[in-house]
Amino acid sequence: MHRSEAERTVVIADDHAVVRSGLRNILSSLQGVRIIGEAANGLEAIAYGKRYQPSMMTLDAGMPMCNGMEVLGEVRRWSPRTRVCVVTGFTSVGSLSDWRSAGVDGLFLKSSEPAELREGFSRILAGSTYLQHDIRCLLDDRQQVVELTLRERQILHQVTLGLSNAEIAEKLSISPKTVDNHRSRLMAKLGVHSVAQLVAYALKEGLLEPARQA
Amino acid sequence: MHRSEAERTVVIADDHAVVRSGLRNILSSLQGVRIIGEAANGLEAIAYGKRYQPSMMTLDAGMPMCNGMEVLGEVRRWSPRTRVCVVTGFTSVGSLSDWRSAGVDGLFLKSSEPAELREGFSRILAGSTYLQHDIRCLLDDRQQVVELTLRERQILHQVTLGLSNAEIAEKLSISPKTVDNHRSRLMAKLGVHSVAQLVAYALKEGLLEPARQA
DNA sequence: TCTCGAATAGGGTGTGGACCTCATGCGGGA
DNA sequence: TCCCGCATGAGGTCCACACCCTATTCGAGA
Repeated sequence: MHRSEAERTVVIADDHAVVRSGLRNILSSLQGVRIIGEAANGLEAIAYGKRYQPSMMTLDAGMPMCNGMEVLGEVRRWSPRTRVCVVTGFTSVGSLSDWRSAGVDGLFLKSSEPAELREGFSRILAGSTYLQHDIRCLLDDRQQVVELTLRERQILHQVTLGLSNAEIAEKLSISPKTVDNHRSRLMAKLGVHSVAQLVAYALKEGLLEPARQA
Repeated sequence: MHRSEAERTVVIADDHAVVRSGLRNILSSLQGVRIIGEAANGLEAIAYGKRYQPSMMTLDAGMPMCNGMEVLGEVRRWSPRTRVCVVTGFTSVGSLSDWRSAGVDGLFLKSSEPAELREGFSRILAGSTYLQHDIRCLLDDRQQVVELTLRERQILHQVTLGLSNAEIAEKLSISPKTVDNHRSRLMAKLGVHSVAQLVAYALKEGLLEPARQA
């Protein structure tokens, strides 16, 4: 559990083996980095974090079993000194700012050049944080980042699952009329005028799990 | 343009640099393979195919500028001897069977183990085709692969864009009533009962572009 | 030739939901 | 203290659409 100044331990978590291979490639070119594990899903990632307390963990946003945000929470709880950096394919402003406010130490797009990833990873290992250039740009010119309340997010999620107002009402133990009201405010905020647009928006903004069923 | 028996040229096309790095890793471990280019979007991929006529091209399904399916068509046209294999993150039965019927030489999930990718790549380079194990399973137990007609696909796409029946009718120059009918048959086929479910289904099945806006 | 499915179009009915206003209770900040 | 925003709830209106029919045209295949 003790680690020397020279050696930094890293766990790579991503459900795509190809991506893990790429990250391994990039990370192993850094001085003093030793990759001690690869996790293919959220639960494995949590287990590795708990057991090995690595210096750093790279985290994919959309993993099966347990999504990235939950993994972040668990790792923070069980291994608070582990630097967590997220490597995501999603470019939606919503999810990116969610990650930032969740307090990750690094945030990268999968489209980042290896050089930038190397640069970022070594800074994070050195103790500072890193926000990838493209992401900084995206977050900067976030026109009107719509702020949704907790309830509105819940309602939105249920709507994208295809539930009717009545069903959502029952699920959340509130009146169907209240669901209707939240929904109206939601659509007004997002500037959409139909369920279809609402669902399309939610899915594009990554408020739902990415497409997978295997 | 002439290539020896021993040397096989490969172009890697993927918008994620990390994935390219991983694929480069895996491919370069194969005997006699030389990677002659990396494309970060569809147009670059087409250009590489045209110019270098590589032995093989690995293709990402969802690239910006020009999607994988279009790239496949162009590569087939300009470089018919190039073996094309698709490496996709999407696990939806619909898109996978689309790829297969489009006649790609290889089909892999990004979650494939490096060993299986190596195996598949070398078979493809040797002249045969390869369908990754997980994909074969997915396609095998495709319960009732819903067959949609061309018109139904068009309608579905417009619906996911948030257009109303009237708007779709105008766009396709048909009667709103016809749109309604197609839509009803569509929902019956897919076993859904609301716009929300319809849109969710379409997006999950990858009938729309993946989430990106950068 | 006859049949079948796809695409087109219309009739009709009932309901879900988009959008409006109004009201209450609660917690936080000025 | 007052006010504002959030969550809750309810009234009502109106249109889109989900779902039920029938019918015609056309091309493919038995």
